Amino acid sequence: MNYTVNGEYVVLSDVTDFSLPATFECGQCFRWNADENGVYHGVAYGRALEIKSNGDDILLKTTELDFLDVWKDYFDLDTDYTKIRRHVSVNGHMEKAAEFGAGIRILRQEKWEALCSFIISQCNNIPRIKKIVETFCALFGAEISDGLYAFPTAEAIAGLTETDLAPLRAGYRTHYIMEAARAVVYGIIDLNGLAGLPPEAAIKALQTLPGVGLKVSSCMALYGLHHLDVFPVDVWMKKALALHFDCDFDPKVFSPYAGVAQQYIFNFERNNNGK
DNA sequence: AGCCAGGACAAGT
DNA sequence: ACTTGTCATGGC
Repeated sequence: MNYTVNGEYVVLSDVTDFSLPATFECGQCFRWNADENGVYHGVAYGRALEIKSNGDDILLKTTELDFLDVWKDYFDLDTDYTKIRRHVSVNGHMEKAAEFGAGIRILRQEKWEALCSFIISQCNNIPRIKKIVETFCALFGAEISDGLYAFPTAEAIAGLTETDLAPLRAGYRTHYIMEAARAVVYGIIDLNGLAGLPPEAAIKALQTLPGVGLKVSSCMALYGLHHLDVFPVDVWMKKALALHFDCDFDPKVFSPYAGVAQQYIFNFERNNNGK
């Protein structure tokens, strides 16, 4: 992966399989939005970014320092997703799903943000998840620049009450958010330490938190710990698996990229109604 | 209006 | 080991 610095932009000209809409709108993240010009705006690791495409180039409005420090890894630019697409295209349906999802890259999201976001996601729809997450940031995150907020730290949340979180309108998930924040701050769970564990052990540890079951912990492992072989199953995935796969299907056929395969399946099902 | 949403969990078979 | 009811809220 090569880059050049051009004025206020870092320019990627030889990166393959990087579509901004595919990556940002495939359901893995909740804080990136396109403006009327197709420029995506988002925040990660406490830094704001504008990113856009121009022909085959991707332009990031950032410094070289921040690019190397944050965004290069965030966008997983050292991973060859063209190769992964080929690897997971094990049958006709997967060929279609992977082709449709070409350009999706699995972001390396902040661990606490991934955990929190997918706690909020349970039994919820994506537009409302985005709304709750953004309100959460605006109310309790540090303001980076006017109108842009970092994801709230666990420390900032642990000292609050559930009444303080009421404006989120997150319902029964509010209690789970509070408990997760306290577990992090009190050292009951060590999110950074989880990164050194095998995926199954990390998932098991996460499930000791209230309101965190197999699905939420799997999403945290995939999007927050970048375990690309973890295969989260939600209602959309159940529908897709029932429609397009044998009943004895085993996601291990995609190993070590079952999580990426999952993203293609999920994305395809949501956008094509399974056709 | 009513069904459903990137679930988890306890209680009942 | 499976099925069911419940939880809070709003998008479509």
